[in-house]
Amino acid sequence: MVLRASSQKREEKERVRLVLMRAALRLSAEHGFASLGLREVSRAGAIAPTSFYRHFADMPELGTALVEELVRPLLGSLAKRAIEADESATGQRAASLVDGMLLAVGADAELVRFIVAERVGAFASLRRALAAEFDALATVLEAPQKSGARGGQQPSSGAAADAVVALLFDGFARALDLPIHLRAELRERLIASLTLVLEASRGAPRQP
Amino acid sequence: MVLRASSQKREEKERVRLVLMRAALRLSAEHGFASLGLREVSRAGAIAPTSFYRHFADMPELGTALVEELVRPLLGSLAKRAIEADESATGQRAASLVDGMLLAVGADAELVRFIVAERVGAFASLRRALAAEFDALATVLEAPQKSGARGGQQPSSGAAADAVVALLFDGFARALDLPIHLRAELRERLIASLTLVLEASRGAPRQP
DNA sequence: TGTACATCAGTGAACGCGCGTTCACTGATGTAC
DNA sequence: TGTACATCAGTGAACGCGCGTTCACTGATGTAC
Repeated sequence: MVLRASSQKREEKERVRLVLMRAALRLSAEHGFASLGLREVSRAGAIAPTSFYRHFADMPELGTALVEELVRPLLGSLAKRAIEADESATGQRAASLVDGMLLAVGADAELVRFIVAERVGAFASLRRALAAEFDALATVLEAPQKSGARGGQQPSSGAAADAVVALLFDGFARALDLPIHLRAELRERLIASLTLVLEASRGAPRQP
Repeated sequence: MVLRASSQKREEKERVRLVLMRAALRLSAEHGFASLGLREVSRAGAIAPTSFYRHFADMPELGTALVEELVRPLLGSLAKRAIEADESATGQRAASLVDGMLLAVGADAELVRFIVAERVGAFASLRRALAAEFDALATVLEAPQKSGARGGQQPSSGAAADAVVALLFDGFARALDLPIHLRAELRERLIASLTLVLEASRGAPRQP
């Protein structure tokens, strides 16, 4: 009890901060982050509007926190999945990525909706912050897959990595609007598309 | 002059209506359609807020008009391009699609930004209206390319058409945020990705 | 252990402002005869 | 051609409402001695 005495207060503050962030996610899934108000978020988080300022200077700052503290970990776990998947079986690797994506949609649809929407949304600062996170993901997919190998990159691997990321995000968007019983079909289609791209990029380098 | 006497009034109304739609496009490129207000649009269109009601019942109705009267023709011309392109040369077909896309970005960036953003945006009704338009585009890409031919569809062509549309829209989004002198590089990458997908879907059907 | 002081998350009142919407009115244009 | 009436896009005043932000205050918790 005497240990880390000051942490009680700090933990409570952290808890409220997270409540506000989750409230913002939920509400921006409903009508977009750009149209979200400080009073609305505070109300949903069950604090007075004036208390909002104890946690964030304004809504853009909350947006930044969402990207850094919630989006980054989710994309990180997706990247980890991609790296760990068996590189020799492209079909398996594609399935692993798609399943990771569908898992994220099931586990935290609000967060995924936020990512998908704000990636191309109206807040330029948010769009840029998210773009940086996606580029990090593409870079991981592009990198030599066995870190110990000589790692000569194929000429088309950049385009292929971009394509994989694009297809994954399109899949995110489609899955969100799809009733659960139709997701199996989406899964098959996505795996087929990803396999096409991954296999093609593994094949003999094409002459321009 | 005596001919079509009543059309003067009607044409003027149509002109103002279009001014409002363009104003809404421009403003939603700045901070999103969902956060757009009737007064703001009216101000940008240089009419009194109360005059807005002479043209649209509310903002959602204006959104619907944007989709039907501006988005639909643009996607239609893209689809036309895809159909007309030489089907036997996949690289050429991919280039044609990408160039059509970049042309649209250059000609009407505001409209493209609207499409890209609201496709995954917060207004559910707008999202659904746009999704219907995209599905129409995918259907065209999926259809047998020579209308006179026997037209047996390949098993993976559905997935390929979806992938092409996904890659095109990702390209839209990237091109919008790219300075013009970097678009050539994006063009090459996109063509490479699209060619991968198109060529793979033309190849021998793969066993599952 | 007890006491005096510092910190700081949360608060309610108050502010000026822009919003969507209603209403009755204006005046230019179109129509009937 | 002239006259009387209908239509209807555009308007300004007014409304109630929710917004972001400021301010001074409260009271629980943490810290120093």
